[in-house]
Amino acid sequence: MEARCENMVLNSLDGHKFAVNPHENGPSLINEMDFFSRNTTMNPLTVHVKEKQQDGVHQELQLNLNVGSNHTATKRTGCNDGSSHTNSQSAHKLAILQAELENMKRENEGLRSMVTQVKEKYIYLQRHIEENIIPHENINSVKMINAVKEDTKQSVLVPLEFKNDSRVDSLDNIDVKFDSTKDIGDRGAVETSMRRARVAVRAQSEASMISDGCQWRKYGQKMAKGNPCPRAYYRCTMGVGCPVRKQVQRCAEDRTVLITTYEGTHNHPLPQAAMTMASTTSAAASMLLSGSKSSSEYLNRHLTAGSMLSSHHTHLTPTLSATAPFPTVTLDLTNPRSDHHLRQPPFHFPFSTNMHPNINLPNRPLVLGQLTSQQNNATMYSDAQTSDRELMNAATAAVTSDPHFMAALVAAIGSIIGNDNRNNGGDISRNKNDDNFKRY
DNA sequence: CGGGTTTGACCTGCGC
DNA sequence: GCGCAGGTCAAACCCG
Repeated sequence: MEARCENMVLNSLDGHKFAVNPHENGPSLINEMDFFSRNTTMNPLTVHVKEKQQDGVHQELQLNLNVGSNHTATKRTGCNDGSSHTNSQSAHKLAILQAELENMKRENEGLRSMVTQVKEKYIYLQRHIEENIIPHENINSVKMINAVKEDTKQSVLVPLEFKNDSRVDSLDNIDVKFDSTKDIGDRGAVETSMRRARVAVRAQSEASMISDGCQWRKYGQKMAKGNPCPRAYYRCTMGVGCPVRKQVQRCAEDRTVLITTYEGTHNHPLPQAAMTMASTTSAAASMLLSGSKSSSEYLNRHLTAGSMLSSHHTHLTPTLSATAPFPTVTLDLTNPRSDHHLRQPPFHFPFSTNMHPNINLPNRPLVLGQLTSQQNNATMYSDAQTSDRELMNAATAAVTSDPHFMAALVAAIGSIIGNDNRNNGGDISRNKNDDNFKRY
């Protein structure tokens, strides 16, 4: 007769019991092992062993084990007799249990070590974001504000999204700090430009509108020049007086591509499904807040991470359009991955020269890759040769370095899958597809 | 009947 | 100043 440790019921740290082998009729049964009991009235480790021997006599064995000091003690209760045979059996059983205990102890140590490492990495990342990412964005905001004050004739591109963002407070503080006179005209120009910052999403869809979790009301439709497809104007109706608007238009070159352009910030609580898209617009608009170097790095990071979406036969291509009358960030969900690695990234910067020292001609459309030096090109094209693991690392780095981008990815993927669902039928202008988003 | 859509008129900014 | 294009308004209409 031997103890069958696979019959053990293990109590995990969170209180779950794992019945490894539910055999009831074995020669012996170990009822329960609670290695992680937090009951302070008990010994650090208590093992109850119940035996049912051939003669039907029950035998209980309770092991009180001190894991930390390797001390073990046995206490026999209800023992039928004191024969040496039974003692040797118990000793053998005890040895087996001790071996199992040692294994679990080592496993536990390993798990603790992993938890400690994860904690350390979390603290490191959190510190890294606090010390590097957030201050960096604030510095870029300061540069933009100063650029506004130096040249009010140039358009200023501060998205409205940040008026309600936590960083707006710091923006306002920066304004006060650097210009106590608070030039009303400049502020008006800034606010006007903020209102005009837009985020466009290109996605292939047969439906008339992509689902984004918000309620929209159509208030106009126009024929735009150079596009036989009409442009529809929508206003958010989820909140009273919500300033958010969006335009929906099919691409002239490819009628299957739907271009949705968002403008403004919601002034009301959003459902989770709508939060993803709202975060997307915020994240994309934050690119406009970044300086030239950081923007290129930001966008390149997004490109690299976006290529991870190739499994969905698509990828993110953030684009800053110079042809649009207002600064517009475009998230392109339509281009195949192979194309991405072959072509120059279509980043255009309509920004004024004082914001981007590398740009010498104001209002001239420039490909971002041209102005971000060989460094970024090298980074971009070396990415094409990196392994999947490196891509994954890059994507992870991009996500962890900017919480907005994570939301952008979620929204983009949700948008893609939402389109698929919608193509199977459904009203896209309502919240009926919210559940589709919530799954992600 | 209330809410959403349609559509022509109107407003605004910009380039010439 | 004029014309053009983008954007918005609001009355009429539609629909559940």
